[in-house]
Amino acid sequence: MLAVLMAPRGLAIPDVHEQLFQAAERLLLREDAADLSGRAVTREAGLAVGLLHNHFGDFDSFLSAFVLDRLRRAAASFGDLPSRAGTGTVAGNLTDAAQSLLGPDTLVLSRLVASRPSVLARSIHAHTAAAHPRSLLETAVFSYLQREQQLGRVEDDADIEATAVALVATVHQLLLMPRSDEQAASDVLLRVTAVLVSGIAGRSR
Amino acid sequence: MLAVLMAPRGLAIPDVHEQLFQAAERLLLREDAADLSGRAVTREAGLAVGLLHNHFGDFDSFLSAFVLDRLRRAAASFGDLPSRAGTGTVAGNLTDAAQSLLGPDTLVLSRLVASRPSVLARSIHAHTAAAHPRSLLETAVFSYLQREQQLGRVEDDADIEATAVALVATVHQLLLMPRSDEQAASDVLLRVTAVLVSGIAGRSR
Amino acid sequence: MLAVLMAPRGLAIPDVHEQLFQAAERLLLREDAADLSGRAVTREAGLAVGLLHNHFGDFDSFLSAFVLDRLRRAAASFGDLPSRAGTGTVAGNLTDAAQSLLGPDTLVLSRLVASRPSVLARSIHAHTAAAHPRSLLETAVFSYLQREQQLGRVEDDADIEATAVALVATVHQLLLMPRSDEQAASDVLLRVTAVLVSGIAGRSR
Amino acid sequence: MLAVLMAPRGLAIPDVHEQLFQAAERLLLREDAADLSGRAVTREAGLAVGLLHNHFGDFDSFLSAFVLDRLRRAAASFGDLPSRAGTGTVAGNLTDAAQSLLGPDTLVLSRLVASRPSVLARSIHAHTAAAHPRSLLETAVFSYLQREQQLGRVEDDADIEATAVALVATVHQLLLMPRSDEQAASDVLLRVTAVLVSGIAGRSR
DNA sequence: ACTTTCGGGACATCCCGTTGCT
DNA sequence: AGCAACGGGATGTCCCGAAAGT
Repeated sequence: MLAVLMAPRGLAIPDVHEQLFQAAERLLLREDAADLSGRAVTREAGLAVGLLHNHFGDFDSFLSAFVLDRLRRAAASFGDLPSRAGTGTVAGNLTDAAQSLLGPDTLVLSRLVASRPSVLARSIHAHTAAAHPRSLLETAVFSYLQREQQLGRVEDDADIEATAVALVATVHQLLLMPRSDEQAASDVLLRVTAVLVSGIAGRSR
Repeated sequence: MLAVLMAPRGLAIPDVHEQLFQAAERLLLREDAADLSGRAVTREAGLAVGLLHNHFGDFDSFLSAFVLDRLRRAAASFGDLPSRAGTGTVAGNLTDAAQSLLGPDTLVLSRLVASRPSVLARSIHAHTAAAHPRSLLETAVFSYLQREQQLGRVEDDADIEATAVALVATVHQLLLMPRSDEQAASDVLLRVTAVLVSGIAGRSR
Repeated sequence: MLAVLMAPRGLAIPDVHEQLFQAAERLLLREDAADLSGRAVTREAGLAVGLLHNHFGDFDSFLSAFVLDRLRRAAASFGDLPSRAGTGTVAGNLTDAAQSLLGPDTLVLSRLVASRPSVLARSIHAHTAAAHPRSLLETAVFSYLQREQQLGRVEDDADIEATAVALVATVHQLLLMPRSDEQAASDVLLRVTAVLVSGIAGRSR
Repeated sequence: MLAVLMAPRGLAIPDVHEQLFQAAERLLLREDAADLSGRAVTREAGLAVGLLHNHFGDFDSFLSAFVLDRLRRAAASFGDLPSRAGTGTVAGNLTDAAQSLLGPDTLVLSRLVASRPSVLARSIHAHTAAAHPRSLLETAVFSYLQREQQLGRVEDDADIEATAVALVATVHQLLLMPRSDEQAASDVLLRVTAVLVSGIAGRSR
């Protein structure tokens, strides 16, 4: 075979990790999570098969790294929720935060975790202190609500932990099982937030 | 090969469908949804590989039939919720119903659907009456809350649809991403229900 | 399952052999000989799978029986060639006989024999004195030419055996590898016969 | 499994195509064409099953490539026939050329094409230059006879096209349906050539 | 460092011959 | 006698991890 016909070799590819991550993301959005394979990822990325193993060791490790990366991203855009305590309205802040999760990042995470719990449990446990990806989001909501409680905008005896759980769960579920009407997801989320807030909000609402 | 060592042939196996379904269920509870395969199912069931294809044509059809069957079962055990309107307490009825979903049937469905959305699409397409699995449960909760509204135990202006969505979503999410402490799932569900009810319940609570 | 919904059982099906033979014939004309299977035959015939084995024991025996049957048919329409010696013209008689072979029967036989020589060698050897299906046709041509030789319409020193071989071979080959122009097959056969006859015909031609 | 027991991996195997082709050739000579499978080929070649699909994509493409390769080879050894016009004797040249086809290459091609006509169709479609395998050989004979005609060693009104068809057909048929006595094939071919030549040869024979 | 290739294994599908039920 | 079902095996295809080459 003529060398001139072959793809260049030995050339450092910039951002291999991110290229592979994005390929995996596209696949998870387009096809079933069960069909996700290392082969499919490299093919989608237009890279050589060996690359994935060179960079991540094996496919499972790739998936862990992928989940951790996307989790970090989701947490970053969600992390400033606690700092918004006292500003705007409780319902508004929660809705904004929840809406920000209705993107592909979180959907991909949900599908992956549901499809391969064992792989991700192992790797997440190994690489980070965060016990579970969901708890990361719940914790942010919980922290926020705690501050609001201190500010008196949430009743003292409100079960803010349960509220956080319900809110995050609803977001995830809306992602996993999309409604026929896409627009509706946003509306439903807004209304669920309202119901939850009405159950915990202080008299000053 | 000695005939005496071989399993009898031509003998109709009773309840092949249910045997295969239960095997799939065990696998989905024990291992990753991504690892579910036709061979794994027949191996778990202790049956010949060809059996699955003899009865269902192909693996996708098997998964479809499996989803429909388990869906029907879940709906059956959930369908009497509306008839309980006016009895007990609103929170109690909702909690009971939600708890009844915390079983293997629903867990298996959630994992499978999250891992292979296309299977769900096929199931719905094949059996339109089933509509969407989520809406089936949500509808039951909604119907129940509607009756309670008519009875005055739920406020007239309460957003009962959003409440139903949040409740079902939380159940599903608790199943998909189990907490470290299993006992906690039940407690969390109870508390989430309480929060939701506190947001919608009439003054007579 | 309700008995009334099932196909009648225990009812003797008339001409099962011929039904299966015709199904096999259709398949061999339509698809590759390598794809011929007992399953495909019964499916094409619209009969139960077990039927083939009930009647023929196994698939190989079915193929033998099929070949023998079609061979008998081809021989019947070819067998009267010797009796036509002395009538018409030599070239005309040979051409007529050759043309009669340009039908599906012979094509099917050729494909089958080429595809599974061992199976047919075994079965033919077991069931008939005819050493080889081809020789059956060659013998007819040879017998005819012998009579014409006695009648003086074919030269005494002509190699009528080689002529028979060439004629039958050409027919078979035209069947196996059809020309783009179907009409041409007939013409080519006619011209080949002419060439062969010109090489052996007596001066009285 | 011990690494030392395993065959080296990642080591490029030289001439994989030819190794697989030869394995297929051996199988077609030894067993029924209907039993030819990708696994059988790699097993016979002593290579991994995946190799065939790595190099050819799928089994049909492999067969296609195989046919084209062997066809080219047969044509190469047959192509110099026209250049022999005017030398030796017409019968001798034709016989020599025909005999050269009585080898494994042509036999294998005949069996394969008779067993799987669709493969041939695909080969032709993929490499239009190859036209039809039969016509390739027939064309060589025809060209040769044309030259002999110009040299006066073949009668001007001889049907040299039909002669070419009959000659090639006989060779193919002798290969496909071998006579009990192998030695006889050569003799029969020689005699058939003689008959054909006697029908077309010029007076100077 | 990136690419290609290899080996072995797994999966979905299909096939054959047998066996029990009707 | 005919039908449906079963068991085991084979086939085409694909995948993963490893080990070369460039």
